[in-house]
Amino acid sequence: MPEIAEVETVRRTLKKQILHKRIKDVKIYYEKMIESDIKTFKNDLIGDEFIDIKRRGKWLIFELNKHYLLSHLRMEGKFFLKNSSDEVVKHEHVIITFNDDTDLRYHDTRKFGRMNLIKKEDLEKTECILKQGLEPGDKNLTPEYLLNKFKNKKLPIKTVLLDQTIISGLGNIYVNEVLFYAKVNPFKKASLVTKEECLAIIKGADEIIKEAIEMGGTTIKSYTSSLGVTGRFQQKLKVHKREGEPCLKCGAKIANQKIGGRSTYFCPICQK
DNA sequence: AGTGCGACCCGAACGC
DNA sequence: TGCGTTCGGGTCGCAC
Repeated sequence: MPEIAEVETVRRTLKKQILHKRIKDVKIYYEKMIESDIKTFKNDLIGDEFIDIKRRGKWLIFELNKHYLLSHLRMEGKFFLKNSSDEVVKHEHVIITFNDDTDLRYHDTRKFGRMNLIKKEDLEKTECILKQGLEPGDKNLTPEYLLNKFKNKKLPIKTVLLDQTIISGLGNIYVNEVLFYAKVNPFKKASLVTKEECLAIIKGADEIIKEAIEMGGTTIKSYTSSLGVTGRFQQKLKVHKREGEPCLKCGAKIANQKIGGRSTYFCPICQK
């Protein structure tokens, strides 16, 4: 499940391996994952090259000479580098072949990921990019910014932190971890969250994501073959998936309740 | 406008 | 053993 840390790791890893190789062919085995016109998608990629890879929230932005290829991994999307002669395996939906007979292959068990090819000048008006809120670590992400965004929200803070238009990049796992770090009850209405709690949320998001990126960077070895790319950051999780286990701060049993249909793990004592 | 929820997917985990 | 059922993840789109 790629969270932002894995998206960032993928970005850094691929950047070392695919830049400036001419694209020779593009094959699409699952058309629904391409949001733009399929024919144009292929035609515009073939003959071009990737010159940089950027990221905005959980979106990967592959820069070409005249276009950007936007890619969202959702839950299970992965990129692999393989030789063009390698057999195409199940769940490989998009294959980009370079002129040195290597492939960039997009693999997605659940077919939730999406790709979109846009003209460069359209990046800032592309909705999925436009809508992204501030990234953890951005100096503009202040308690005042959050208080302003939260003030009319009756929804639980848990739900609001998953809203990518406010803070971009937090998924279910990190929101659970961030709220534990900040000692905030996930059911608390966002409009009631205090300035001090906002500060703790900002600090927690920054620290947790930074650490996860470091772990991801040391864990993901290769995209050429094996699917085993699980990050070591899982060992660092303090509440997520720890239902019934003792809280690492107070020893109380970690609870798991649904909020907005999503599993929410928290310590009922530390997060009153 | 803000909110709630099903749909999209399919493998793993679970219940019988 | 082998069925059927439930769950999980992020995001969108529709209904209220």
